[in-house]
Amino acid sequence: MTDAPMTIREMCAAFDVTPRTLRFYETKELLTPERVGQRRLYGKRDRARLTLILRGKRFGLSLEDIRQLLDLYARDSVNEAQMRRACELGRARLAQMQAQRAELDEAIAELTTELAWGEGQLARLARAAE
Amino acid sequence: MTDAPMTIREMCAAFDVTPRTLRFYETKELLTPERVGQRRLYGKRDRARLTLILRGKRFGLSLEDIRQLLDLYARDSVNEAQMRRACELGRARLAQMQAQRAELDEAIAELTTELAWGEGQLARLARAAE
DNA sequence: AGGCTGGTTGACGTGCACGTCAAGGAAACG
DNA sequence: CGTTTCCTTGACGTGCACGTCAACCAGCCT
Repeated sequence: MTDAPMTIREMCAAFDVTPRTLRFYETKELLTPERVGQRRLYGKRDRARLTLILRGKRFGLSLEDIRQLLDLYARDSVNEAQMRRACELGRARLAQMQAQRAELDEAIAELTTELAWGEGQLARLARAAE
Repeated sequence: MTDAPMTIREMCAAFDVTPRTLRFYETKELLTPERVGQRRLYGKRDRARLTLILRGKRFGLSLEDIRQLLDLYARDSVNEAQMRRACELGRARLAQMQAQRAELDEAIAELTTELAWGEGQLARLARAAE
């Protein structure tokens, strides 16, 4: 069952993070696992959120940035003002991501060029060594 | 002349960073401005490097990561082993960037979907309010 | 000479994202 | 029953990327 709740250890293994990290995210209200007695149980929702959190981090977003974005995905924004705000934030972030994508493309192109030059040099050195 | 050296203030204005940042990058050997007396003068090379540094940061790279990459762009790697190492690093980073690009595309698609849903909800609320 | 502006080197402080113990609870095992 | 194992909550420590402040030149202006 992919929707069976997971213990903290299973989460750590599945997502390659430490228990400390998961508890830390909880204090920052990024995750809200159920409790059985004192122990945490992470359900489908929290696993989806953690996926988004880790991806956000790879893009260089701060945890606070991510928290704001998660509100948009939460789709439980009760009142309209809150939802309007989440949408605005989402649009801004989307624009930013598209800009980042353009930059990333440029960086990839440049690095490819440099790499071709570098490997050309290596090839030249190899020939000269004979 | 676009290749005229710039003072630290001009650099700060041009790249929107603080003097502290530029001096900090220098201690980390990311920048190596000339000196006129005690004052720093940033030439074409350092400006190009700073552009790459700031872009790297937007991708979530650490300054140490960036320093390694800059070595590849430096193209003054004197010995072969060093250059071979730089190329390997570059290839690894390139693969990582391409993976990040794929992830970014996915994130953009998801966010677009969520946003459409959110704005649809807002529109529905607006109609219901009439 | 005095003062202002702008730059310089330390040294220490700060916010973020955790890491690393310490002390204790609860459940499971022999 | 005790012990082991896993989890819990603080509390303090750490590395990175700077911010902030102090004290000190070096020109330039008047």
